[in-house]
Amino acid sequence: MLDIRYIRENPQKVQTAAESKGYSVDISHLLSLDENRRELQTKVEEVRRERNELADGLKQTKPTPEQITRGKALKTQVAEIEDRLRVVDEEFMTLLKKVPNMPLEDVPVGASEDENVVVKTVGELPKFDFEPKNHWEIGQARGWIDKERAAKVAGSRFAYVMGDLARLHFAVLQFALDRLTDENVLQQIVTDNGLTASSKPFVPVLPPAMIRTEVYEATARLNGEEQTYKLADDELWLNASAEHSMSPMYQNEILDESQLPLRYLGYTTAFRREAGTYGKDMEGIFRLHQFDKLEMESFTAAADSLQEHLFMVAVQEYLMQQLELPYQVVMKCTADIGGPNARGIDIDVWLPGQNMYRETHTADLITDYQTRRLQTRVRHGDGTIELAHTNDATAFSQRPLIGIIENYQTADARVRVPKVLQSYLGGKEIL
RNA sequence: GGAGAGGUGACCGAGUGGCUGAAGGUACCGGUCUUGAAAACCGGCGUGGGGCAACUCACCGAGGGUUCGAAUCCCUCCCUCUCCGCCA
Repeated sequence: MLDIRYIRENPQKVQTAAESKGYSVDISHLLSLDENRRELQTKVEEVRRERNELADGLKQTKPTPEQITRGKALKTQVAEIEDRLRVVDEEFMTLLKKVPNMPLEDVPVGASEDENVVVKTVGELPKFDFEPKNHWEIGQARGWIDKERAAKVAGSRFAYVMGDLARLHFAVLQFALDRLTDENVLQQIVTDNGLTASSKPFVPVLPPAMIRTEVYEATARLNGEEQTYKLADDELWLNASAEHSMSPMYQNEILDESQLPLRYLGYTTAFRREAGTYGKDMEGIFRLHQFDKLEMESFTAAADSLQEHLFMVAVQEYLMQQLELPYQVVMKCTADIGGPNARGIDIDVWLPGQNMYRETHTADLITDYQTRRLQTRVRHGDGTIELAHTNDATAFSQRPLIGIIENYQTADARVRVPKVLQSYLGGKEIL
């Protein structure tokens, strides 16, 4: 959530920013609740103070009946004001949580994803002397993707990913794991992109794939049962990304500046209801209820978070370049970055079978929007404490497999293996 | 799942219903001493909210309750540990 003090000082700015993101929040109402809440808080504190003073005076002596009566009256009064405060505070918090993060200055203002801006196109589009196929046509022909049987077992939007495609999946993950834990590689990425970010390697993590309600809510990533799977008998949700179980790792903790940045490379299965996408991307493995993803998550000091964000995008580009996949870098507009984001970048791979670029990666700069509720803070060398900043970004999901299948396909529905992956597939050059 | 023991500040750890936001120790910071360091000694050292400030309020796993007054008593939940069971 946003800092109420910031909202107090910049009400119009916040109102405008929220609207540019497509959120309707009433900032002036929020501020009047805030005022109301502070008034009640001052009041309740005054009465509590009286109560405390009375109690303090009674430490050694037995209370007189008058003092007990007075104490009882104060107690009732405290409870009464507290009740009023609770009501106001609840409404206040509900509204405050709805206020989205402020987008950075360079985020294009737009009303829908159509106004996202392509900032960069990299790689030669492949040329074929035959009509290129979709990944699902190849997948089906090769026995790599079986959605009929998956539907029988689990319903629509599930798949059996099998054979060489399953192997390729692990090859891609292993490749990313190797590179992102190698400080030399990261240093090279930092240098090549003129960044000042740290070259500290990522720590690989297998995080929990389930998250408690309270914690999930605090990450500002829980979109309700509409979008997220909830376990019926427990206060637990299936995570929709490893980010969701990694960002709350340091809830209620104060990190020492010297530990930063904390960089994690988490792997979990992600579960998504994909509500509101009926009929969209029904073929193949592009949009499933369940997929596996390797995700970057980092905690930095506030001053370093933008560099960290740019670094993560650079890492994503590096990975795509290593796989020799043509891609574009998209700067998402205000309407598309999402509530918690200050800035969001997508990387889209070229898919010759669909004749278009499709999203494979996202990089999110969250600033202190998550950590304010999570209370993840940083203690600086001089003793000052501030909220930590979080960044998250895709390393590899299953979607890059689609890019490999479609870009590396041959006329007989075989798939050449990107050079950097061959050693992970027993030296095979073609599948 | 069954039985038991616990959750106190960065860490260890004391805490009889009021004198405890919390003893004592460690760590850390500053100082004295020392050629330097160690040791010793002195001082300082939680977080968050409100207020221009003085100051004040809250927080001893979380949430309720009892009481004039709760870290301390009661209830619910969460978590950790030990033993048993089950399991990859």
